Amino acid sequence: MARISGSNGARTATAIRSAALTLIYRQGFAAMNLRDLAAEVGIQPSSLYNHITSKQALLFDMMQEHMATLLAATDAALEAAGPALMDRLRAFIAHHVLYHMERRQEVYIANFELRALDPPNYRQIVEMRRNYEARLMALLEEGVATGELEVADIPVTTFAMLAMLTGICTWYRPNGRLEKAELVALHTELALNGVRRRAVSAR
Amino acid sequence: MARISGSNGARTATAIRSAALTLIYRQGFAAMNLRDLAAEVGIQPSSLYNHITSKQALLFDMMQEHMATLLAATDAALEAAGPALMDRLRAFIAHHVLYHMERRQEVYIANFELRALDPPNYRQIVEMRRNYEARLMALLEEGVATGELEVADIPVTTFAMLAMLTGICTWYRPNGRLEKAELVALHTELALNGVRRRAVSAR
DNA sequence: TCTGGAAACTAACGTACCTTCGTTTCCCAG
DNA sequence: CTGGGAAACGAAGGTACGTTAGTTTCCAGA
Repeated sequence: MARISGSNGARTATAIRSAALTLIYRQGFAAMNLRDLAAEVGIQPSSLYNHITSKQALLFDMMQEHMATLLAATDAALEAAGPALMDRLRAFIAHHVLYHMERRQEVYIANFELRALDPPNYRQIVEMRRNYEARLMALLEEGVATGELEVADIPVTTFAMLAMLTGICTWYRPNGRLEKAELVALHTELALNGVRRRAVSAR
Repeated sequence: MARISGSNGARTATAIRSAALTLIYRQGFAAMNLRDLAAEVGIQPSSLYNHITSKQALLFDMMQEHMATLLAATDAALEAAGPALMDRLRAFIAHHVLYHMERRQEVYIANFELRALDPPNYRQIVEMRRNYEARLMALLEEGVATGELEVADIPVTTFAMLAMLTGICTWYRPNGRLEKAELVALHTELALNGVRRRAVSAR
């Protein structure tokens, strides 16, 4: 027995990524081993190396792809929101929450397996993360400049908002009590309440 | 050479906990190995077993101790805050943020190494976590009942608030731009703005 | 139809890991 | 002063891991 009838490189590569996603999400990158991964895909451990160059490279590729997709999708959402600042801010938040529910495994890994990356890979992913955070920070800055927002400290508020919104990928489960749309709406309000300009009588 | 002059059980045990904290925080539990841990403490790997029963038990003990301390400290802070709901809510938030800055390694581990626990240990720590979350949820419920707070969905808001406030332990660094007290104040306002009853003119 | 590369297999290498064992030395209670 | 437990040591067992090597089979393009 050697190459299996009907085997297909692209399909196997996809299956590896998909299985790795589940296993890393569940156990963490360091705790995942290539034997389990291969078994999940239905091939021998050594066959993985027809599709990956190393365990480390697999993680890096997955993270990089995820971050690139997230950045592109975010920019598209911002573009579609039109010119008004509050519309763009809402779009950012809503997109972030929805994306983090629908791809919570990718997101979770990208957030919590950074330390598993080799230094050069680490630097590259962190740079992409910074780009993402910069999108929100720029929106807050703009809102403060126009007076639509009231933000005591822009960097801290950026991190706090992102932490809150990203948190959803740690506890959200499909088939939970609430629909995705409801969770998006709830989080959007919570986030905006933290930065919206308060009417004088409410302070 | 065998038992070292001046060696002391309690001191070594403490040193192990302390070194493990740093190593697990930096690399993750699965990626930390007992050889590195022993080297950090200054003893041989096998000598660790005079103080721990297994690597898994070390993690569990550390987590359990942390959660017990957190629960006790939180209750003390709530007690000291007096009877008024908003005082207790502020006290909870402020205490949470301060605690998460001062013991960010313990907190980070307790939050993100849950999956490294064996099932029975896992259940026990998750139960303690739920107790902690219940403290905040009860405060929000009380505030909604008295009308002091306006919360669209109590469980979701609880999780979102905790995610935001806990997030600080992922990016806070001593000697950063802001003092602890400033960060506490900023986060307290951000969190309260999300749940405080809005004046009519501000809605 | 034929051939080269893609994609799988089996086997194994070398290392690193957690843990156990038996021994040695030190400290302290009686 | 002395005996027993506490706390360290060195050495090694047994396993599991990432990865490489060499081989075999299938598929697609000429």
